This record gives sequence, C-alpha cells and structure tokens, in this order.
Amino acid sequence: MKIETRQEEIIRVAAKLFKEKGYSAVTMRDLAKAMGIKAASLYNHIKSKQDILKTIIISLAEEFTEGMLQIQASNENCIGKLNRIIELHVKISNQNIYGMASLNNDWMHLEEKLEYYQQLRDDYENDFRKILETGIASGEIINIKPEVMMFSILTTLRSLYLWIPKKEDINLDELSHSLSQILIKGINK
Amino acid sequence: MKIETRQEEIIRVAAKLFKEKGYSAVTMRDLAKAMGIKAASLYNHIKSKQDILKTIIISLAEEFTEGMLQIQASNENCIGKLNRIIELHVKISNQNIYGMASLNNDWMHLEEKLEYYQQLRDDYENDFRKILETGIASGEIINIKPEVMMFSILTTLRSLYLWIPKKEDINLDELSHSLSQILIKGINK
DNA sequence: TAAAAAAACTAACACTTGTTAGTTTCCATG
DNA sequence: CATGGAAACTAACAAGTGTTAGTTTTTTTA
Repeated sequence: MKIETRQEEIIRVAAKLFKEKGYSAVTMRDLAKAMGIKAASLYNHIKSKQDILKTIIISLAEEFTEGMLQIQASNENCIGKLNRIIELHVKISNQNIYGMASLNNDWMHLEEKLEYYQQLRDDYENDFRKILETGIASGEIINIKPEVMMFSILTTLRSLYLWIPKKEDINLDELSHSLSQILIKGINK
Repeated sequence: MKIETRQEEIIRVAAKLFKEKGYSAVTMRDLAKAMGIKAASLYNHIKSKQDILKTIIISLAEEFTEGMLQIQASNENCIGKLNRIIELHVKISNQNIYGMASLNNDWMHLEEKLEYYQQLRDDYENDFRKILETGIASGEIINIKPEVMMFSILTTLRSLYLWIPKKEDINLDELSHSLSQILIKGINK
C-alpha cells in the first residue's frame, strides 16, 4: 500500500467535509481544523480551495470515462455492457465515497474546468444512451424511451455514494448483482 | 389563480437560485439582484436567509408526508401503492422543480428544523420499506433485500427534479407510466 | 551534526457575508 | 389632496472569507 502524501491527505479530508456540507459551506479554516493545523499551512501543500475541488472531481470523471471506453470496446451484448456499467459505478463509488458526493453535487463550482467536466459527462451519457438504443434496436431490451430508462438507471448508480456507507458489511459483488436484477430485469424482455 | 405575494415571489426566486448553486453559494445580494432590489429590502418581506430555506424544505417534506399517509390508508395492494408513490413524486416534483433541489441537496443547512426534517424523512422511508416488506411477504414482489429495492426506486424518484425540466413536452401521466414500468416490472414476480 | 528542505506558525490583507438602523419614496384610501 | 403604511433606499456593522508574506519549527539529507 502506497503511503499517502500530505497533499493527498488534505484532499481526502476535504472530500469528506465537502460530502457533509457541500463545497461552498466548507471553509479553509474548517479544513485546517480537521487536519489539525492552521489554515495558512494548507497552502504549503495545495494551490487553492478551487484546486482541491478540481482534483477530486476531474480525477473521478476521467475514471468513469476510461471505464466507459473499455466497456464500449468490449464485445459483450447490451445487457452485458449494462452489467459492466453497474459494476463500474459500484467499484468507483465504493473506493471514493466522499469524492462521489462532490462529483454529484459540487460540479457547478468548478471554474476553469467546468466545461471540460460537462463534456466528459455529456460524452458518458451519450455512450450510455447509445448502448440502450442498440439494445432496443436488436430487441434485447424493451422499447421504452431510452431517456427515461437511462435517467432511472443512472440516477440510481450516481446515488450509490449515499447508500453504500449505511451498509456496514457490504459485499460489492452481491450489491452489483442485486442492482443488476432490479435495474435490468425491468427492462429485459 | 391566486396572486403571488412579494414574500412568495422571493421564496420562489430563491429556490431557483438555490437549485443552480446551492444554498450556501447564494448570497442575499444575489437574491436581491434577481429580484431587482437591494439586499436590505428583502428584509421587509422575509425574516432571514435561513427562514427561506426552512419554508421551502419543510412545506415540501410535509407534502410528501401527507401523500404517504393517504397511500397507506388506501386499500390498494402493494404494487398499487407503489404506483401511487410514483405518481406522488411525479406530481410534487413537477409542481416544485426548484424546491426539490433544496430538499435533496440543502437539508443539512436547516438549523432549528433539521431534526424535524430528519424525522419526517425517516418516517417516510420506514413507511415505504413497510410497503415493500408486505409485498415480499405476500409474494407480490420478488424477494430481494428491501433496502436495495427502496434505495433504487427512491433515488430515482428523488432525482426527478433534475430530469423533468429537460423534457419540454412533458406528459405527467405518461412519465408516471414509464417509470412504473421500469421501476416495478423489475421487481414484479 | 550541520545544512537544506519541508511544513508548521503568526499576522494581516482585501473582500464578502447576513443583517440592522434610519430614511425616503411610492401608492392606495379617506 | 392629505396621510399612513408598505416597500424601497443608503450606510454601516461585526464577523467570516480565501489567500499571502514573512518567520519559526521540525524533519530529512549529506
């Protein structure tokens, strides 16, 4: 296990605070107190508050993008791809509970990187939609508006960060499987 | 149609701003500018910023509570009750897109009313879970952990406020029906 | 152990925050 | 037209904001 740098520790603690109160409501003095130092000392390790948010969100967004690229490139059928998307969300959410909160709730406070983030998100949703449309065309899944279907599945997956922490003894494979059953069986002909 | 008081107008405009940036990131000067007046003038109509948030969130939470009570009291079966819950969320979300954002994202900034809000939410979720458990016991729905089931359905319904505004020509009955098909067919034996 | 580098500190800055006090303007009612 | 109340205004407050400068302490390296 690689040892955590002070900078990484600050970012991890910041993500935790951001989850509880949101980016705007967390002050640099709050963050410093949680680190056991003074606010000014944070700046030996990080560039700015904004930069912390950017680091948290962009790294996660890129992780999702990469996962989607791999799923697209695989030669599974539509349902198989959907199952792999579920696994992707379960895995990333479980590894980064706090960061997922920022990704979901504080992306609008990105400044220079806002457009880039939105591009990644739009691309991700378009790829997702395309998988559903392919499945509809091939008769693999039922013919309901793909928009509603994607909305339903994606909002569930995007909220995993809220729910995973409540289950003390979480089995990720079991969770993926339950979600698959709930989310897919409903659209599987 | 009842005419809107200035106070109601301020709360409506505030909810819109809260949706875009979150409660903490919206200043009273932002709100005043959106109203076309100076910040100090707001205080002729409202008690405090905190009070605006409280009004938005608590009225909505109570609306959900009331809806759930009626559904509970009805003598429909489990699936029927779930369908009525879906309709309840679609209806309230559509009538109060902006307020739903605060309910979902800014409840932690409630101060005196935080505990009361949490009680309403917990009660709502317990009632929801009980409906699912009854359905499982009677064999009406599949035997998957009700926690996962409730999480999946409820997060979808709670995110409707994000999605409804994107559809220009929204037909509420059709939306409820599509959601019912997606959310229920997956758990209907 | 001395020197260098890393990481903490104090003090302060310029600006923004929610809110209050006191005053002026607008407008419907007598 | 006079008047009283509603609703706007200006000015200011005390506290809190992110961040910088300069200094001291701690840790690592040679």
